Amino acid sequence: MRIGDLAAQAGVSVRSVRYYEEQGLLTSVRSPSGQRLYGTAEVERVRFLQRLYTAGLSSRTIAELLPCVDTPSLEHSDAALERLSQERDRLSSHINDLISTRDSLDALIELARRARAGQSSGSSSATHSTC
Amino acid sequence: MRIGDLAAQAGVSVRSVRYYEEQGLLTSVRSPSGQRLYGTAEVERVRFLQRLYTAGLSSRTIAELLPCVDTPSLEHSDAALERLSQERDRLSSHINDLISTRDSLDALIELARRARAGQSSGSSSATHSTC
DNA sequence: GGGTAACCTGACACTGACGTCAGAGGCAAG
DNA sequence: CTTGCCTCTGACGTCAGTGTCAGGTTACCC
Repeated sequence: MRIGDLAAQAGVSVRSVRYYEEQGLLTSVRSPSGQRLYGTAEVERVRFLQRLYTAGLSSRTIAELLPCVDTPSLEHSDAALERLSQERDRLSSHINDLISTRDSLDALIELARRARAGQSSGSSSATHSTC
Repeated sequence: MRIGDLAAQAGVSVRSVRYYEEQGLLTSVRSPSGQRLYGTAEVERVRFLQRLYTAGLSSRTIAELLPCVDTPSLEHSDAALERLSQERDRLSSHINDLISTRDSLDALIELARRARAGQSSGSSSATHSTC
């Protein structure tokens, strides 16, 4: 499987795949002519990388975690576990932040709904709003 | 209250406060000499802005929402509500993404724990790990 | 063999929320 | 009046993940 196929199946750009490899997050076998070749497992790998990115992890952090994920041996496991847990907790508290922000938005929406319901001076169709 | 106090109380940098004003997210009264002056209410405002930023909203998006938040009048409310709800939903689905990513991390952690428990060849203290 | 689509490396551009520095002015205290 | 800290504007730097372009090679189909 070549880079274009991998990118398409994982739903990312070719550029991104090269970048992941550049950052040491993804490995490829090279064809005699130098083209990158991947197995089907790499599709999941790339999807997983994407999820870590959207979770706010940086390339460097991911790079630190991945060797431990790939080979969960005794060599790695102790510090790896700590690192993983640490990132998990960071993510968890971030999730809580977002939830409370969502609550704020909900409150605002509710407020706006009431403002519209209560003080209805004109008709119910508010036109040409710039918001 | 001058900009330094506001920044300190809201827990952001002076630079950020100026940036928020530049983006139209915050207004200030100017002293005769041109210095920015704020009321105590602005502290909460800045904190709220921070929350929206960490929720992944851009300055532009926030700028579009704020006028509606500030004056929840009939003029704004219709499109404002839609915009707010839209961002709320985006945030909500993002939260779900993060939660599922957290689940993945949990699974990895569990996996690593089992790997350590099962195949314990050496002693239980894994030293000098580079992870 | 020729055309076209995909691939390679390398490098620069961009976006967004700031950091940071320069040069100038404001303001309370000694 | 001076010292020291805060503030002003304006501009450039940063970081990270990608887009994009240039110039060249490779793979596949007719």
